[in-house]
Amino acid sequence: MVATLHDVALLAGVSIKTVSNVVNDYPHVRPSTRTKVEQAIAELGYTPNPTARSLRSGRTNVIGLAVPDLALAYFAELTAAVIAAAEASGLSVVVEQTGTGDRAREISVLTNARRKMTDGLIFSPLEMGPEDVDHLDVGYPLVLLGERIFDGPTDHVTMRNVEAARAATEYLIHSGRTRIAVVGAHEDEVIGSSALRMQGYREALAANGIPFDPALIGPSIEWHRANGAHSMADVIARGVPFDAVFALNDTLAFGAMRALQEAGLRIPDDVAVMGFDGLDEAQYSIPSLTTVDPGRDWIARTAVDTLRERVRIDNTQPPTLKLAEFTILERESAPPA
Amino acid sequence: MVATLHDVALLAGVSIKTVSNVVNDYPHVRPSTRTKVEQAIAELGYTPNPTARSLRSGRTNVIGLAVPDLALAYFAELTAAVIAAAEASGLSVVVEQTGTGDRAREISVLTNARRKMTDGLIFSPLEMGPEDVDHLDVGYPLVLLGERIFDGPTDHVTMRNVEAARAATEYLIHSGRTRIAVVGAHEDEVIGSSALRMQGYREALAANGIPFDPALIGPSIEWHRANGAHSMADVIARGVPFDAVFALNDTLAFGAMRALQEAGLRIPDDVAVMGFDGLDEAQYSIPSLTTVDPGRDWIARTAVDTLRERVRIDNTQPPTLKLAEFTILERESAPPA
DNA sequence: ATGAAAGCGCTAACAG
DNA sequence: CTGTTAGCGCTTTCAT
Repeated sequence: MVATLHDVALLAGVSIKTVSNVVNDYPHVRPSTRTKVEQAIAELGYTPNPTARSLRSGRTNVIGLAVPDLALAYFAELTAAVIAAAEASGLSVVVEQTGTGDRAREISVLTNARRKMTDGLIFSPLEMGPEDVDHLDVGYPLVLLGERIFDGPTDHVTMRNVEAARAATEYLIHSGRTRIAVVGAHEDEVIGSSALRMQGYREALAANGIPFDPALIGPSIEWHRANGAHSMADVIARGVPFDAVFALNDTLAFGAMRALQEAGLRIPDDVAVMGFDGLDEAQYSIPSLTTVDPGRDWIARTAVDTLRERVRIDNTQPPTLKLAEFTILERESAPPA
Repeated sequence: MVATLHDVALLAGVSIKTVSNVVNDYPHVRPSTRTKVEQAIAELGYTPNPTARSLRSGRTNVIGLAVPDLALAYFAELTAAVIAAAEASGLSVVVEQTGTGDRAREISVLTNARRKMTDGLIFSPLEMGPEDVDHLDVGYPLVLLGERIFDGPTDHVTMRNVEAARAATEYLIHSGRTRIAVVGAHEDEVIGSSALRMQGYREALAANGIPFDPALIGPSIEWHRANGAHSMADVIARGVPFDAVFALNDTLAFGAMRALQEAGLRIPDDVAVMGFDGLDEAQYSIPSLTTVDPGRDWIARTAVDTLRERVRIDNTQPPTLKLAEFTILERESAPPA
């Protein structure tokens, strides 16, 4: 019922190989032949069967993307960007969710049945750590995202967390703020986003001769909006003066702004607020949120391109680490100096 | 290098057909044979090649999901739910984004190349309308979501917009509010979420003898957070008294709460706020948002199950319309009576 | 209950 | 520049 290469070849009066050559833009085809074939293709409404193509070629043109949960805004937007980048390369994306707080599930995504139907995987874990590095030694192209594991056996695309957090903090300092609270800190954690962003914060303070004050640090393991509010409220309750807040992500910042407002503090007059992630929604909050775009779109594009290279060329090059450039999006919650 | 059915058959000393029978849980296999084969499978670490399976069987066990944009919270959470439901059925999901405000792109997703590699499509358009109903007459299993097109040629799974909006409004009325503003209205629109939810709102007023007051209606085409704030600010600026707000979705409600707060109005003491969508984030706002869960998870599960039926059984039954039950999630922004 | 053989639609070698 | 052939790994008749 649906046309095949064979049908086209018959109608065009050529061999099936010639049709294949036309379809795949093989250069050495006589123009007249090409036209003839293209007419037959149009007449029959032929489109290649991707399954047959995959079986024969060993490639599916489908990639996997594994993220914790699409209900987390950052991962939703990252996924949106990966899908857009993949589509631009003619790839389809099968999205998988590993859940939050489930290390075993993250590890299992590396070897589940879907790996046999994708050419490669872009993987953003939130629970695995350096001790799991061996699990990344899989037999297919894998691009790692995030800041849980460095120096693994695979390509790694991520953001400049320390530098970006330092720049964000210095942005606040340069706009005249000296007492900068933090919201969302993971105490005693040494790997992951929180630890790296805290390091950038401390570097900025040190470089500008501002003492680090533990009373300004609001902890929170989870990074929902309510956590931002509570973490901020904690700092406020301590009664220490502060004139700015660095929220370790935008969702926390939304909550922190709510808590500040509740406490009668004006943004940015009394307290400037800086977020991190560059979420779309950050431009629509009131006041709009000054935040760090860590280069999400670049990360998505680069992850897709890196994966494509590994799929196309053979997968024997040494692993690479690619770091996105960041941008501070200057908005109302923290005006520039 | 990677084991095939053939390898397993050789090792187990049976034919390839028998191995296939074991792998596919075909019932009539002698227990001793089954054991032998299973051992061989384990020894070789055999897993079926999904591409070959698809080529032969004509099914891929992959479904498509087309939504406007994952950066819109409702669609991110819907996608999360669809992926979870599909996984529970052993299906993979290829996610596609049609963008916002691009009717042609929505139409094109129905016929693009990906349709040849999926068993069916779950499709949630935002721009297509009743005039596009013929485009839905595709040759593969298609499940329509949303409220742009009714009475089309395909299965349709959606929410009870009118009833849910009416119940939400009556919830406010029963808690003692009589001057209920609306945020996010699409003026003069007759199809789509806004029109249906407005209808529910008007029905609730009428049923309770409350006159409809146009001065309470805040219009907004887009439904970002800032729109909710502006739409709310419009109503406030008119100087008409009101004691509740029905935001036509949760994102608008977040913005509306911000505008209320800015105007010095307390939630819920001065003004109760009701949202719509049941977003995860609605439980983390401050105050937490009372909202209508329109049955998002049920919609996702039902869409997947409906699609599976169409794929499994032949696709000749008349189209069905399936409507989710809704729930009002009682939180701080609008306490119950 | 199991085996033999055909072939899904395509691409890759190799001829010519 | 184009045709022939083989076969990717599996499921599906059809036999037995």
